[in-house]
Amino acid sequence: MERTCSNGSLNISDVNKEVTLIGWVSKRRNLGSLVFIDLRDYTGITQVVFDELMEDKVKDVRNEFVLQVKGIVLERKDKNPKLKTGEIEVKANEVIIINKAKTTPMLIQDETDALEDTRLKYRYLDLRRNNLQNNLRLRHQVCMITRNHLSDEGFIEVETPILCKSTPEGARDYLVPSRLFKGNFYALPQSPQLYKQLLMIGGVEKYFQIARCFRDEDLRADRQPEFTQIDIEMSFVEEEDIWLMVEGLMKKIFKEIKGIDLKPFLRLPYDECIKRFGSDKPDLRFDLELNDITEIFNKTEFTIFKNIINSNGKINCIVAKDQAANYSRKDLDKLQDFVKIYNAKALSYLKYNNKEITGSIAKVISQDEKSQLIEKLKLENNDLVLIVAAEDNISNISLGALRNKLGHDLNLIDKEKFEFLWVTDFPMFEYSKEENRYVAAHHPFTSIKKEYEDKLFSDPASVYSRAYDLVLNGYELLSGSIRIHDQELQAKVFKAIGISEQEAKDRFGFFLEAFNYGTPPHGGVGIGLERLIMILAGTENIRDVVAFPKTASAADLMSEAPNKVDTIQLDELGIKLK
RNA sequence: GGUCCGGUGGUGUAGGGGUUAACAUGCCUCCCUGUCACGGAGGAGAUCGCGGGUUCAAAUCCCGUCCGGACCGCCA
Repeated sequence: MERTCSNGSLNISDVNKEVTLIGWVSKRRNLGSLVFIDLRDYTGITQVVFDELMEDKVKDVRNEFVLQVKGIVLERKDKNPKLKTGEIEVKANEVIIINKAKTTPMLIQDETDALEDTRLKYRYLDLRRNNLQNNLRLRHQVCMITRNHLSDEGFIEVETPILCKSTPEGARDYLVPSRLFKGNFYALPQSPQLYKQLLMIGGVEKYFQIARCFRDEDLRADRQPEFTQIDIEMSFVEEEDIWLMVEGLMKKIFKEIKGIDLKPFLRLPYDECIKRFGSDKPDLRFDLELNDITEIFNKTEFTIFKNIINSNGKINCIVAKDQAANYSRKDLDKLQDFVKIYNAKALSYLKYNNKEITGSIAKVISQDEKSQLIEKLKLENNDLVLIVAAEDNISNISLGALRNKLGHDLNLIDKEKFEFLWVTDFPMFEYSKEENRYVAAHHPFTSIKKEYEDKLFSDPASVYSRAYDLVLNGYELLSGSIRIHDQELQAKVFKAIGISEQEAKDRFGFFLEAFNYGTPPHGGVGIGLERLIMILAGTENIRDVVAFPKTASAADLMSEAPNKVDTIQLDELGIKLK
């Protein structure tokens, strides 16, 4: 179709040119025998004027009609500084109504009035809005930069299967029934983990893939049932090689998208993250670190604290500087309700004013304990101390969550900042109360730190792995590890998590067999593409960066998937519903 | 699996035992030659998610259910 320029491109230098525009009617302003139409495409908006000779031709035109307009670019008398093309307008002398549109169920403008369920049902209309358009284009840009950068670095993109073998260790699989093997199922990949390791055994050495992954687990604001990973794997590498490779990629992306030169990323071991921030994905855009004050209460008379210390619990606190007067009893009750979500039984607080400590536990702790607190926490006038005493790591985790809340509530977060952090030295195993056994904290193909090899069976909880996460602004941006490349160690790890030789063979036999033929040491990462785009786009909602997202219950409101299927279809698959 | 919030004209909200169900915006008709969130006049449009119950009376209270959202568990 004829179209000489886009709707966002014209400016004062185009005056007197004859142009042909195509676009959607964003807004129509009818002044009688003079009509203005804002014509929109993804590049922007151009105002088109229809005078008394033309007005009649657009009298039936409504919002979201598709028009083709031929006209002359004129300089405006009254310019509109809010519009990129606000210095000019196009005076129409020909118009074709290419298509009509019903009244849309939502306003198509930057700040739509519609709630998310309406937006999802009419996603194709929602996508016409600027911010979603921009997010899609941002996502495309990041993918292009990634592909070009990794290709330049010698990586090749390899597609791996979507129909896979189900290996239920970790997240629930989405299952696909097989027609030819009745009663058998494929699984959609939770990640291309096994295949990318097999590519290393296959001699690919440097692999990447912008890979769709599927997990049948409950959703969150930053989790969708299907999502995309920038999946990378390299042979003959150690942690340092992978970290530098990732930093190179991130530097490129942030330079090209944001014009920012990133500094080398910070690194912190997992244990230190939990201790200082109460989280394995701390947001480093603000301080507000946790303080371990367990020792101060070692000889306390306060029974609750004493009992917690006796059962190996911890007492931690956060100091909110100069905030004591801003938090009423009611506010503090709300904070207590908040930490209870994370299994803390209570939130104690102290306020420091005129060299005196008051607050919920002020009467039950000793003068000496108060003095020690003032000294250790370097308390100043009007400081608020928030304390959680609890067993296991509940004190750290609940205060970590509170730290994020306060960072947000007290406006401590600089939205322009991008704080990267490598979290290293993860525990290899964690104990699953449900399954009554140790499970791999990362995945069972993660290598362990050499010095802990003899503790695999005697003290699994103390074994650290060669896994690492990259955290950005409090989001887990990627996860990765150096993998096991030695079949003996692999066998030991399976044994440590209670997977028998037979079971391992049934589930991963093909994979373990491959390890017998000269496996290169290898490792890699999976970068959460959506989370990266969310952060770059400045949104906290993953649906904003996915073209056709699902709801929190994994439904597609537009297509109404999932849906019931025909008995004929089920019969073919040999499936009978209960 | 659990906790919390929400569901009222097309859209977004108000109303929380008796209302003519209110407001904004959108929509329709008419008027208008410099608007750009155009303006002006008029109009249509809602059995208040669904099913029970309490009551003389339910959008409003109770129970259940469905849907949307946030979070905990879960997410190797």
